[in-house]
Amino acid sequence: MLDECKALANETRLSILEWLKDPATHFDDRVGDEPLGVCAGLIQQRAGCSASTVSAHLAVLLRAGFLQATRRGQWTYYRRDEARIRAFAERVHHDL
Amino acid sequence: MLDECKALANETRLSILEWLKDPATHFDDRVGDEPLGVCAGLIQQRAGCSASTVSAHLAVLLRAGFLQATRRGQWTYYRRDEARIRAFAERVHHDL
DNA sequence: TCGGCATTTCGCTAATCTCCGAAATTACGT
DNA sequence: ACGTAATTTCGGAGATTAGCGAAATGCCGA
Repeated sequence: MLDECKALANETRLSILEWLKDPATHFDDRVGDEPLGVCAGLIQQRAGCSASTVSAHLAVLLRAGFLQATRRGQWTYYRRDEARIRAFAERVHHDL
Repeated sequence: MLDECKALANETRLSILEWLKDPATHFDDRVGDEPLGVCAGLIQQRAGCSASTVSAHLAVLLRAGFLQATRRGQWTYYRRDEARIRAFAERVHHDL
């Protein structure tokens, strides 16, 4: 619970989770039908901060369990882990 | 959403919210039937940190909307704002 | 009115977080 | 094998947060 809340306690990270709910509308290129998710570079571009900063944010969300990542060649694709996000929401509802 | 998550991103504050779910079992004295809540002093005692630190934590939870406070004489009683906590849980469920 | 108690506010230090650029890593194409 | 591109890791600067004790505030009883 603590780690999850810490992961959500940042504007940029909240935005990333939001964008990944519907990649088609939030990322210029047509990546909406990409089941693997969105690659780090596009997220960085959208977030408007450095690659290293975005990488750190993605790592936090990953460790908290909100994201899944797939390395495909030189790209790493990120997508929401809907099951674990829902599980967290349930936990907030029952434990908080 | 951001402010709420920031408020929850701290061990002590999460504990305080937990304790206030059932004051009778978490605070020695018989304050379980006190509708006004638990006074700051008891919370400080339970948290094991200084009065000023606990006061700051309570202020954060109050500003985030998770607590309500009532000043009664020289004591300030704190209790959970269940409606707003539930509303936050709903928002997590729908927006996250 | 005065002294004492509960709480908050004020300064300050230590720890944590955020962000960056440089360097390292990994993969691709030639 | 070499050069380039995507991403991560490293090291450090600046901002935010957590914690404390001292001082201030508000309230009560003598």
